[in-house]
Amino acid sequence: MLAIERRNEILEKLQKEKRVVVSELSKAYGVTEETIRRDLEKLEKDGYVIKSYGGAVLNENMNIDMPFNIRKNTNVVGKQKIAELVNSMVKDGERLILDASSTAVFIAKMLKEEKRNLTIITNSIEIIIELFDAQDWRVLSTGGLAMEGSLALVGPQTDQMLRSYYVDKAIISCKGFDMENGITDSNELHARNKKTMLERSGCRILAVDSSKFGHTAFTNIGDLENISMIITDEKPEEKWLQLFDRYHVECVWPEE
Amino acid sequence: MLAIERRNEILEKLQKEKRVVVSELSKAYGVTEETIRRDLEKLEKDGYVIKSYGGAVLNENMNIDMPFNIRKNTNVVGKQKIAELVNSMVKDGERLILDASSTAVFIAKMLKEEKRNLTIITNSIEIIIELFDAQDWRVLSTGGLAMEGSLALVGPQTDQMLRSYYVDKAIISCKGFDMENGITDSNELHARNKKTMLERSGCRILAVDSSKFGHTAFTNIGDLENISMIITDEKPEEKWLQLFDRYHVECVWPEE
DNA sequence: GCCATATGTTAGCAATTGAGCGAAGAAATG
DNA sequence: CATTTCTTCGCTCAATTGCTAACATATGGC
Repeated sequence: MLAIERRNEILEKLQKEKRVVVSELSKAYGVTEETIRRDLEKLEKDGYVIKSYGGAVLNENMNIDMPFNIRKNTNVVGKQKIAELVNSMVKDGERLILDASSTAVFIAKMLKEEKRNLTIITNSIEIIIELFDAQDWRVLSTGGLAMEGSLALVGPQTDQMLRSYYVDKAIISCKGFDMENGITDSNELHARNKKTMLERSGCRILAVDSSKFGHTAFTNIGDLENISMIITDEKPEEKWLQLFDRYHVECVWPEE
Repeated sequence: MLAIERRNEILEKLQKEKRVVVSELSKAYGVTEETIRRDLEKLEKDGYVIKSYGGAVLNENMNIDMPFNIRKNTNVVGKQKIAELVNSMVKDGERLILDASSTAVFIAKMLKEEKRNLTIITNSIEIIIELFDAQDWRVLSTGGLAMEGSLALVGPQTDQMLRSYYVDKAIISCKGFDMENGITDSNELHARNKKTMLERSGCRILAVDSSKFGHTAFTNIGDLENISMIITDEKPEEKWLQLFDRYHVECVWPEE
């Protein structure tokens, strides 16, 4: 059994029974109590539980049960790699915009563990919840219309709020990117908000996994001129690199 | 039973009954009185209770700032009753403002089952998530600074967003309500937002359970002049009814 | 083989609890 | 009001249990 599987099961047990006991878990999984303690330690660090002598209870403050878990997490490994690269480019104390994409959720989680004193502006409910307990951070929600199915806030209200800020880095994702149609997204409202996000920073990072290259979605967000840097999960084909070069856009991917 | 569970239960009992007795708790949990005393000592150190000979009472100054998970589970019956009354006053298709209180979450849940085509404006993350799958509704988030511990969005951004709407009914709650100090809340930022919420509707409903009567929290939200109707969970004492009469504020409570 | 991660082992330390006892606080009594 | 009686409190000690930290040992990817 993998460690992460065990931790997930412990979490499930906690959701059901509100409490767990170290000694019981140790017997149930056939590992030492130390291992269980380390599991609980990690879960406590992530804000899911509160440890107590001999066991732990569920942290009900953070336990917002989502009505539907739309964790359609495709290409988790790729998004993880992208998150690491983004993390290496962000410095303590910076102000960032993050959009409502699943990649951005990975980035937020990674930053939470590594960075101090960040200011985050986002229209993603998932990110806001994820960062609710980030101690010395300022987390700003854009507001807007709650969009069914994507846990995002969208619309003119979102734009208006974004326009009253200027940040160090804007980090967005997209559904498609290709030669003729530039950066595209499947949803008009999302696209409009992302466009505004790009306007609110001098450093515009497109964090996008390689599967999006050569695809066109529905609405245009912008073109390469609007982008400062592309972060992706594997080295793009030569034709893309030439294109980026032509527009003086830096492209970064993980070293082998 | 874990120590933290026992302490949480004692805290909940205190919320309900305002007082606990050492000897009773000792018998109830099958531990020595000394252990209970140590529990109370810890709770006193954290500011939740005041010890006294033979037991302890709830620290009334503090009962409003209990951990969210304790507060959420207190007086559930009362909040449910209030939610039902609010529900009976809302019509399909209306536009409402809901604040970030635990009572408002109950109201949102009740409305979701009963009403169609509502427009909700709120600064409560919990409500937004609760209503994400409300099919024909429009749910608008105010945006603002994510406030740790209350799952609310607060600050000037919240106000600004609220000011661009006008709704049929504004429904808010509070931490205290008494003769001299009017409607009060424990948090400055929350109070300011609630004030703005009241300005955005001609029909201003104060949904507040009876335990808040005669208590003063920290900051003033407004006075009876700013309120159209009070909805509570049991018939208030005569002195309150006279006061409401004088200000022409209707007061509603469940029959019996 | 080397690095990272996960797990086990151990020894010393810390926290929780219960028991006993004298002191202090309430309550009853004259 | 003083005295007695009973309860509760605060303290210390001891036993138990759990915890921390450091080191050792797999395990698996590169």
